[in-house]
Amino acid sequence: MHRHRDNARPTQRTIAQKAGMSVATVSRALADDPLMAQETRALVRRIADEIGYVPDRAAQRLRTGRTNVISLILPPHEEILGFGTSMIRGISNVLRDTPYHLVVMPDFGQEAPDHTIRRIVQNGLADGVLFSRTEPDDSRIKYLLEVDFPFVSHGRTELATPHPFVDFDNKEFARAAANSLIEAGAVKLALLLPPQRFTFAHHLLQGFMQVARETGVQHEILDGATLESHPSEIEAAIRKRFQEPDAPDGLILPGETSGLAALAAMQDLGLVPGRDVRLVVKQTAGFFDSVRPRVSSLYEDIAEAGETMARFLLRRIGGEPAAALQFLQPIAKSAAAAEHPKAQAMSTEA
Amino acid sequence: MHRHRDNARPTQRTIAQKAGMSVATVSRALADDPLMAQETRALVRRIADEIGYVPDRAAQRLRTGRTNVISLILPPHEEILGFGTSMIRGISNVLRDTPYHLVVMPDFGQEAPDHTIRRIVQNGLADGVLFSRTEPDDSRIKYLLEVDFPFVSHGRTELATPHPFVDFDNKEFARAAANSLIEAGAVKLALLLPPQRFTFAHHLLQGFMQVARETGVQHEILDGATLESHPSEIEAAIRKRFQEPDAPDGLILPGETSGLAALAAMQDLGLVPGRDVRLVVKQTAGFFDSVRPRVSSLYEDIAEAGETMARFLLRRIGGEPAAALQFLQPIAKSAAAAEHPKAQAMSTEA
DNA sequence: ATTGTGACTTCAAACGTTTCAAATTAAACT
DNA sequence: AGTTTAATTTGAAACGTTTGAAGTCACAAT
Repeated sequence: MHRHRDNARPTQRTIAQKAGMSVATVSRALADDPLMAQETRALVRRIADEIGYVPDRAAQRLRTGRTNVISLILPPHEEILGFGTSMIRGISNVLRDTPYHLVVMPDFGQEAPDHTIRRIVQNGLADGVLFSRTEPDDSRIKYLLEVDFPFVSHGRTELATPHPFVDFDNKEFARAAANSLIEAGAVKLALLLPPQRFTFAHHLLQGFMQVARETGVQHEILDGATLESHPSEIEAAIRKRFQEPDAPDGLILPGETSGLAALAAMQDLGLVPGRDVRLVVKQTAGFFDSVRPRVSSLYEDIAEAGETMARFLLRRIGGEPAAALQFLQPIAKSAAAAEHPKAQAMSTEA
Repeated sequence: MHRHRDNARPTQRTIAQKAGMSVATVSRALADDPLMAQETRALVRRIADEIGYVPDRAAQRLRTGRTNVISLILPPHEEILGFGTSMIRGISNVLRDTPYHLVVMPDFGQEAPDHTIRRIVQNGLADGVLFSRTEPDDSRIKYLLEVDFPFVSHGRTELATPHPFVDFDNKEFARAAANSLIEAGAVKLALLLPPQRFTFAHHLLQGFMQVARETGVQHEILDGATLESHPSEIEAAIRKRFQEPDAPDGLILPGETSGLAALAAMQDLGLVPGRDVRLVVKQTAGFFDSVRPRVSSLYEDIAEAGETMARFLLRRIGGEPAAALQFLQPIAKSAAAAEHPKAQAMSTEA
């Protein structure tokens, strides 16, 4: 019913006929094979452009085995704050003028954790894969290394074999956050952590503990909720802790949702941020700039991370060794999306 | 270098050899052709499962012309609040147990507005397409109708030919918001609108004006910023208006970012929400529940919209008439993501 | 004994590319 | 004049499916 072979898409045969040459010639010419005469190449290209030829992906894929697809695996619930969308924007920005398409595959965490990735590899659904939220002994990465399938992870592991990754410097974030709290006068720091199993929980903890050791400041890990808990749980956990004696007066929230939740908890307890307690939050979506009371924040640029990941993956597919494709992303200067016109307006008034 | 033909993926030929029959038989059996003997079908299926056969998408696509791809076009800057991610989640949820894959193509607004869609249609990159932010005389939709290519839009048009769509009932949202402000005691309402060119701007306006007419309440459209302006601009516009005489005391914000911006503006002017001025915001990401001071809000469930869009598109591809595939989504009961475990936690404590 | 019938199964071509190996042509050596 | 060499082009097969048309076979009807 919806077949669209009305005005027949032009193929290499169309070109071949028009130019009076063989299909093989056309194919080679389009590939800019240096063995072909310059004139032939030029002629073919001209005709191709003229009649709007564009290669059939299915045929190329069948013949070459390359899919020209990059797969992005999204965890089921990273909807909040547009982690996914920012990353997609970054990736697309790079893939834009390549033959690659971005296929998004959410990982409904039903089956084994590496189920989605195995499917991609075994069914040949992509030439490379991107994913996030690594664990120190990540089973997905072990598998991908084993079968030698190109990938770039967002986050590091503790595996012996080096592999491509892009990771935000969460240790440095925690250090910077802790130090700024101390500078602002806090004497007892608290940190909200992601679930233990993720590598970046350890990095945050390392940075936090390092500052504690260096300065001797009192410190603790927030109990009863993680970075991924529902805001209401985070609120509850914070409320509970701040009603107890000896409550912290400096709080590090490595995410915007948790930042809002913390602020709400404070407000509900009658504590005044900036006086009774100080907060530092990590911004990714960047909307915290219009949250009141003002809270100091540090930025992680997800879109940029996506760009780097995509670039790395293309190079990996091209055969570059893994060890050269690793990037520890520093804390960003300001709100993400610096490339976006709207963000311009912002910097002018800052 | 990265070709993975090590242990050769099983094909229909593998099955054919194992079972001592022809490839054609295998193909037909796998398709459950009723002309094939039951036993044959069963045998083939069994072997296929046994050796883990999975059809080659490229070959199928080349042969049949069907891509088994659904394309989602994302506007360049809907990163904020995860509109994109929610929609992707909804769509994937439906596509999950179909042969379809979701390919995301951001629309870098560089070329003609329907450039991306034309490319998809002309290069045969998908079997159907999804997109958002329709205009009353949407050129993309006119084109798609003309070439009879399956699609579902998020948003309506004013075109004569009926077409599949899913749209949030923004008129009803505006009515409900306005009424709730009046009930809360507001006597002068203001509304922040999206850019005029989008259909849903008109719907919001209609609902707003209708209540104004019905109740005779004073009202105005917020000037100097749109729903899509940068938060800092929205803030500035609101600050400006509320410093002037005759300022509104009821404000409708059809988005979370603008809600935060409005709140910031109020705070900065020393106005107390709930006393000096009342707000209603439209929630999509759902994080406004932890914003203080509390603000009343109404929910739009983007993930659900995505699900419906995907379902509609599949049915459209299957040949159903467009007129049957239209859905006006009502205001949601509560925060989105009702299907998500985390949201459960919330409802138990609400 | 032929013909027909039904119930299956298979042949063979096609989809649009890429690429190996071979062919063609012209120029350049012996 | 014949042979080598280089430069360019091409034939033909292959990738894994699907599908119209044709084939096979057993059995029943004439």
